[in-house]
Amino acid sequence: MEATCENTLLNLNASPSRHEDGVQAEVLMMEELNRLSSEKKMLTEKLTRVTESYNALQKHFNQVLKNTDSELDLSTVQSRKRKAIGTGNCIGNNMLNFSGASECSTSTENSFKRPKDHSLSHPISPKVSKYFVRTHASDPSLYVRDGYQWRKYGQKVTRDNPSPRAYFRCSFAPNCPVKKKVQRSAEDPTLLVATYEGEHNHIMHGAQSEVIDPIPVNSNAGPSEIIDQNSSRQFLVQQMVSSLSKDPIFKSALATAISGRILEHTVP
DNA sequence: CGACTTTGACCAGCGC
DNA sequence: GCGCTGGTCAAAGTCG
Repeated sequence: MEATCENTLLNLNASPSRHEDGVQAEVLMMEELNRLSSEKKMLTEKLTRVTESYNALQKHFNQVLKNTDSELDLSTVQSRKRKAIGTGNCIGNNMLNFSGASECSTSTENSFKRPKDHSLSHPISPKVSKYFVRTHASDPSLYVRDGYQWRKYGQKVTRDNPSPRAYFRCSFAPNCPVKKKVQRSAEDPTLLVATYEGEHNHIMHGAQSEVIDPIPVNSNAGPSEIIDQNSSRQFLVQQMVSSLSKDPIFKSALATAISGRILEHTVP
């Protein structure tokens, strides 16, 4: 794709005004238009293939989530003992290569205690997601801008980490059950570990400009499969949009495709 | 004045 | 049962 895009740009820069013969220039223009048109088709096909593979990945991802869920159910029955594993273990052992982040042991952060606030609690264990966010070492704040509005309701120093853990509730909607815990990594102080519990029961609007790119680490399947599928789809779409929007090759190809489309409609 | 943050107290689960 | 620990509450303080 790269070579194609470069060729496109080079050829577009070649001005037909160099040809004194107007007919020849017209022919060249037509050839260029035809070439752009076929290139647009090719890009469309590629986009279709990307979409198909995305759907296949999505399917596979949901399958993995399903399997993880059934494993979690078994382990929950076997033992309800409190896990002594800190967040740092996850970073040290499981930092793999999913956009620079990784999946983590599924049961580690799933062992939240039953919430005291019964109005906010669920009869089922809520979905737990974990994100790593890189910050400046000099920045002591525990705020992760993720597009939602959070209200801090507590802060605690935990045993396995000298830096305090902050507790947030979503204040975007009055009855949103989502909670967030943010703590600096014990091993890497520039890394904020944000743990999300539950699902937003509202749509996010007007705050997208605030969104940064948190690095997902774990996305456990909760018992409610519909919710999980939606959220995982949302997450995958966000990942795809994020990576595509950062890709200059994709931008160039998109510009070419759009210009081809415009020409297709303007040229009789 | 309302929304939000801070922070000490309180509560409940878990291990011994 | 007791102590430790994580999570939550709620009053006081802060800010726009």
